[in-house]
Amino acid sequence: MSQRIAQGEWQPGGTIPSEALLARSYGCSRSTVNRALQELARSGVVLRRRRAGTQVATEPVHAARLEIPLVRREIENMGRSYSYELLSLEVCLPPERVAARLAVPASREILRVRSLHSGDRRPYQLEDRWIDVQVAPDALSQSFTETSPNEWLVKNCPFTQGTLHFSVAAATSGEAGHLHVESGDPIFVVERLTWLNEAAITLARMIHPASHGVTMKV
Amino acid sequence: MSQRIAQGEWQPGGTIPSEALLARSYGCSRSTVNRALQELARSGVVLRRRRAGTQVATEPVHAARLEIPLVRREIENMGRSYSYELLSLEVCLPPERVAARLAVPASREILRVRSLHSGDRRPYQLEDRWIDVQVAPDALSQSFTETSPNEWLVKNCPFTQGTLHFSVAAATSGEAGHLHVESGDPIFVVERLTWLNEAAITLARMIHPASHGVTMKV
DNA sequence: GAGTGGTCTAGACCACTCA
DNA sequence: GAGTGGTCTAGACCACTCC
Repeated sequence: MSQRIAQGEWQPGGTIPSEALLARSYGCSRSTVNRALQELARSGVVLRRRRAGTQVATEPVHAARLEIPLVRREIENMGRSYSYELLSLEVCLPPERVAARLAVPASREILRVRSLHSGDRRPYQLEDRWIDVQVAPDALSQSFTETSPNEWLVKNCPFTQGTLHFSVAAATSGEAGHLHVESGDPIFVVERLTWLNEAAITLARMIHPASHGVTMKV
Repeated sequence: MSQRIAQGEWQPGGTIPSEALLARSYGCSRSTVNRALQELARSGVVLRRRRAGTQVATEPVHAARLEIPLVRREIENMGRSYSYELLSLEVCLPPERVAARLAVPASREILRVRSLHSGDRRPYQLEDRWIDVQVAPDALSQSFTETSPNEWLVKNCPFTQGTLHFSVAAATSGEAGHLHVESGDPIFVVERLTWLNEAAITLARMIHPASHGVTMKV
């Protein structure tokens, strides 16, 4: 309905009519106008403030959306057959960097799980994950030999917020071996941090060969 | 309100009560329940189908959100001073790969703009952009010496959909020179394709030094 | 104080889809 | 056919913020 608004009918920076006026001129109810304008506000086309009204954004901040399936599904959706291998599992003291990201004392023992996800037997993702067993105690009873930590956590640990960070690095020799690339080759790094309210559940560093990419819709 | 729903009150795969029942048990109106459940559905916690009801997702597909400001704002938000340099501007026939991505005949002339965005004089992003001037004819009258194509497009070309693709590559010698890295070093690649209805407006390849990353909220 | 958007209620009709 | 969610209307009250 209000797509025309953004395409020039009103000037960037200008204030558009109030919900009540729009409702009358479009011949619909205020709720409908409200929903439409809230959608535009969420997509960054428009800024809304009480009393000040609704303004067309001068610098629209667009937002992109990324769907995050299970690694297994990601691979299966590419038409490849999924396989999973547990590399190591231990309870140990985290290095400083990890303790800091999880916001736990460095003296707390954390579960560390390293594993490899492959498609058609070719390495797809190397996962190095830390799980705070004080927040997710059930993780201790898992062997992670058949089900990956990724899959177990998604299905068993609801979370309230999380962050995802993409970056680039050069493969270390250990990483290169697992991913079947050369040491020093560029790799795609995904770091995932997940929280349940105020407590961090898990921190994962997941790396891919350079052929990997991530596509989002805007 | 319905946050408890996802935290175990109902089993994954199970069907939860209908909107009407929930409204009565929570003592609120059906519209309110509807809005709450639609939010849960958008975030992947719940699946909804008419007649079939609302089910708790067994494999929640979470969605992450990324805000995309102007490159200039990105740099300024880091507390660095922004500078911009136009490297080249020409109208030419696109290579096959570009024509295919833009879905235009290879015989159509396209505007190509190469530019560099820096923060505190250190290279931040090298931008190689193709603009279809049949879709955005005003672009032809721009010199792009002061305002970057990124900024001009965001402020002047509304679009209906777009994609964003992140990947990794090794810097070519030309790229390495502009970004002040070594040839072969890993670089962070962002490819952006933007559409106005059925016509592609612009395709951009934007590369960053390896220190760069992208953070999203889940 | 007055006007804006945020959010709720109560009620309605429809589209879909399962039995 | 019946029950579900999708979406709309009309009206209300409130929080905020500018004047």
